[in-house]
Amino acid sequence: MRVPELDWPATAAQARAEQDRLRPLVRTTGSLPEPLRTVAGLDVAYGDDDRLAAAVVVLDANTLAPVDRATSVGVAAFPYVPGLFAFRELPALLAALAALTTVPDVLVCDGHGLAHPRRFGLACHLGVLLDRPAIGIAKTPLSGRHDPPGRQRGDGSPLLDDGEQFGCALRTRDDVKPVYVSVGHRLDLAAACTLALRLTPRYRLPETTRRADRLCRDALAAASD
DNA sequence: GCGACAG
DNA sequence: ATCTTGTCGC
Repeated sequence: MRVPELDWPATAAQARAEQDRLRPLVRTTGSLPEPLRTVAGLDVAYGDDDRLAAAVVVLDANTLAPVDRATSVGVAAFPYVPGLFAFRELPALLAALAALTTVPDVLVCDGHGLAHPRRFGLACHLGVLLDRPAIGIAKTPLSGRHDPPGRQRGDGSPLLDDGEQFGCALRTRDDVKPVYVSVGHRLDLAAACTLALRLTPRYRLPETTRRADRLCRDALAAASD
């Protein structure tokens, strides 16, 4: 798929300014495309000295069978700074997306969307740059507070910041630690949670990120020798 | 000022 | 993220 090429910030201050510039472009409404055909999962694996490999897998939304995939290897574009995570992984992810032969209906990121200190996590950033529906599903919270959700799959508890909900701690398996779902772009939170549950028929983490995780690890290992 | 802090 | 053994449970 076609991806934009952009100049990259050199400092944390520039990166935050870029987030502030793009944040107003986020759209927090929208339901899942009808019909929903494909869903993409994205992830990055790290090696020595900032070497990294990014992977995108595209799954059939109904069967969760893989229909397309792409990887890219390179060097981290930014140090890891909580809240500026996107600047580290985005260039590699965009390179992988550019190698895709299909255009997925929704992008699922391994990280947060609106559940971010400045309301502009990786899923928002990617969604806005590509102007595609996107959501974030993270393994741990970054900002905000929440009560523990009920213990059953499907139970959720709002992620709150100043009494405002900007995400959901969602239980994807009975009696298993919740994941943190938030809107990236062009979808509402209900759609994001519905999709998260569709992607977790068996494990805590969505099939999209599980597949992408394996693929980027393999790509990193293959790039080593 | 002191912790907390996606991956 | 990544470095890592054993161990509990289906």
